[in-house]
Amino acid sequence: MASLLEGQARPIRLADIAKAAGVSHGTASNVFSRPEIVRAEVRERVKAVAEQMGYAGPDPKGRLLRAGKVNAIGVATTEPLSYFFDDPFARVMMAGISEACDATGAGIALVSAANQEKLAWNVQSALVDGFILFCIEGGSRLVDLTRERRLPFVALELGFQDETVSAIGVDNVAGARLAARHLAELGHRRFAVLSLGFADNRTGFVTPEVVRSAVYTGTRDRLAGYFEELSGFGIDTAKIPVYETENEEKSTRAGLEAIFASGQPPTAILAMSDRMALIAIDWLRARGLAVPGDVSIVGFDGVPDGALSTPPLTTIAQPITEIGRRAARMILDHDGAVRRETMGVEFVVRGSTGPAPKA
Amino acid sequence: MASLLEGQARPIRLADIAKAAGVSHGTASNVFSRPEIVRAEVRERVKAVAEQMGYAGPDPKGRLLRAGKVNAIGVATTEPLSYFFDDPFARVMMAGISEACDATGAGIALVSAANQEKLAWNVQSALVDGFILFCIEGGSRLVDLTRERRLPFVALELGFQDETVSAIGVDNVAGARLAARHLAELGHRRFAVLSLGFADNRTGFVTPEVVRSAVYTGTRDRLAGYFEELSGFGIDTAKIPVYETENEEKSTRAGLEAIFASGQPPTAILAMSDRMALIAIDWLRARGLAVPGDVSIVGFDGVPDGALSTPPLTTIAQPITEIGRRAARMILDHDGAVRRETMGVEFVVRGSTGPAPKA
DNA sequence: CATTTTTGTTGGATCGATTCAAATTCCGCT
DNA sequence: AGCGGAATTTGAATCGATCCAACAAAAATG
Repeated sequence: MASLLEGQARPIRLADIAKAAGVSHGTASNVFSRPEIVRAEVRERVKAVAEQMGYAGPDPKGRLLRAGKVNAIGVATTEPLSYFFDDPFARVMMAGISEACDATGAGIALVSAANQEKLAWNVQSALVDGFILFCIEGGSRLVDLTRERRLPFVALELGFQDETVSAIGVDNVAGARLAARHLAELGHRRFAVLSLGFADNRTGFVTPEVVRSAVYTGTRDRLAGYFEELSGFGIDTAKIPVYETENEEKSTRAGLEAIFASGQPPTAILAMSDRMALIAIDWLRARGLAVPGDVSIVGFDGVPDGALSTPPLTTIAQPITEIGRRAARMILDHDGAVRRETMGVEFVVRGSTGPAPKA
Repeated sequence: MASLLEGQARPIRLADIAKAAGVSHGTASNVFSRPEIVRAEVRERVKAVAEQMGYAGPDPKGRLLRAGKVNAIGVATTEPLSYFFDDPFARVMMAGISEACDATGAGIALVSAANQEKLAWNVQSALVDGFILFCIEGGSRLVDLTRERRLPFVALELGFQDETVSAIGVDNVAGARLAARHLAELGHRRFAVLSLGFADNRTGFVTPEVVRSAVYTGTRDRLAGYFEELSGFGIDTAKIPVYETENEEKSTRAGLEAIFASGQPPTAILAMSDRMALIAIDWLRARGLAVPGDVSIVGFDGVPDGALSTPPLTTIAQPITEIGRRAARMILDHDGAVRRETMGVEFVVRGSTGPAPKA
């Protein structure tokens, strides 16, 4: 009878092997996980039986529950999954994370979701030992969701108000000052800022009120850096248009349209991301404006694409790969402490900035 | 006493909540997984207790074992993890896979390993419902390893001898013929081939013997396609140098050196990947040879970078994203059958090919 | 030969949930 | 009050392994 059922779809379990080989499940387990402690003869017999019965090896699902550790880290974002492979910033970051994971043999699980409920479910059911959060649009919700899992997690590249969450970011103020100073020293006096989000789901010109109530303090800090430095040059920062985008094509172009609609177009653009800066370069060229002849642009991030554009982009480079590595290690050797690291930035002068045009 | 131990690190389990709320495990479980079937009053009480005790929600590790399904697909390669974020071909493929996964809410687990033992371990312990295999260097070993898991899997972009493994690839012969015909029609008569691997760990000029014993029949088919077509133009294919590389910079450059060392350099290069073709363009320019003035090049793959190079690359484009989507769906709606799909290719003429130079 | 050590093996407990048949409670109705 | 059926709740079984204390057998020691 039993033999009639053997062809069944039901996968073979370790216990089946043990019974068939006439050993206890303990021993059978040892054959696979610590073969050296079981007598050679027994070991071979069990292995033979396993082979013959078509045993797939200890099922990680079972092992997992016992071991408690998954040996994988989750990387989450509110963007669709393809974000990890499309976005240049994300890619460099992932390279750093990959490096640290490769070194310790940990895996990477990508978590994301088209819609809110799915995001929640995906975060709740991800099989990981901890999370690295890409806090872009919707970052605060992602942080809340993740916190519920009570697993270690690190937020990337944001100044999050909340000092109770671990985070790695860069010195936004210092970076922004570098960018602003460079342009001011080149003689620029009319500026515009292409800004990242201050809060979720907003775009358009930014008011002091928006800045004051910023959720993303990283954005606020960059703006503060720009303004502090420019003030030092006697520039009236209150007059500088600051347009908040979603860091993608559509809203950035809308921002440029709005900025250049005025009678006194800027000669210098401070972009809070290379992405926006690159989009701006394209937009300006299409409009017949020379970069840096008519308008100079400084980006922020230091993604590799910046070096390839024409003209190549002057930017504030974050140590993206290193941030990724550290974030991964923070999760991998988590010790329960909340850590907030601030990395330095590097100023990379390339071709998108030049002297202010003689008015 | 008990209260003294409560601050313990030990995470709270569903059973703890059940006990504290005075309900059975079953009911406690239902509160989280099917809240609608438990009486509102009880539900709220349990939720309150959970909240108050700091319960993280049902642990996916536990659920997993019971449910059996992970709801994630593993993507494996023998390259380091960063391959998924660096390599243009992989990135486009991942975008397709991501799309299918996003649509069904499945996650993606990246599997890879620096060395052989780790690869084995990672494949064996990956928590996934199935695998998509990037079969590049070392693909056959990866297939063997994966087969042992007895999970559904699909091999990508290779003609694998073994008809028992599911695979998705393109019509290599047809694609190669298109490329060869294009060049022959432009008047080219002296060719060289930059080839992908025929077997693992080989580089250098290829002999008929190597071709005959090819492990990667995809490579063999492309070569066959090139040769069939060229023969039709009365070209002696036996004289065409075929250099096998590892599809990266070093060996490709070595191949070019070797190919151009002869007295009769080719006027046309058939590259079996865009990667090699792009490297060749750089190499030729650095050598002072004009593309396509002195040498024409046709790639294979159709990665986005090809459109951006100078000159833009003429190539045989695979429907990479679509392949990724299908591969993911094959795993997601796996029905136990072995499927082998062959997709069509598209010939994309850009700027890297031109008429043969007048000798 | 008796006594310790060493080496291997056993089987129960555990990891953290879900499931389901059976038991119980609740309600409306005659 | 009594009854049937719907709505809830219970508790044991299960998922597939690993761990470990206890035991047994073999080898080394006195």
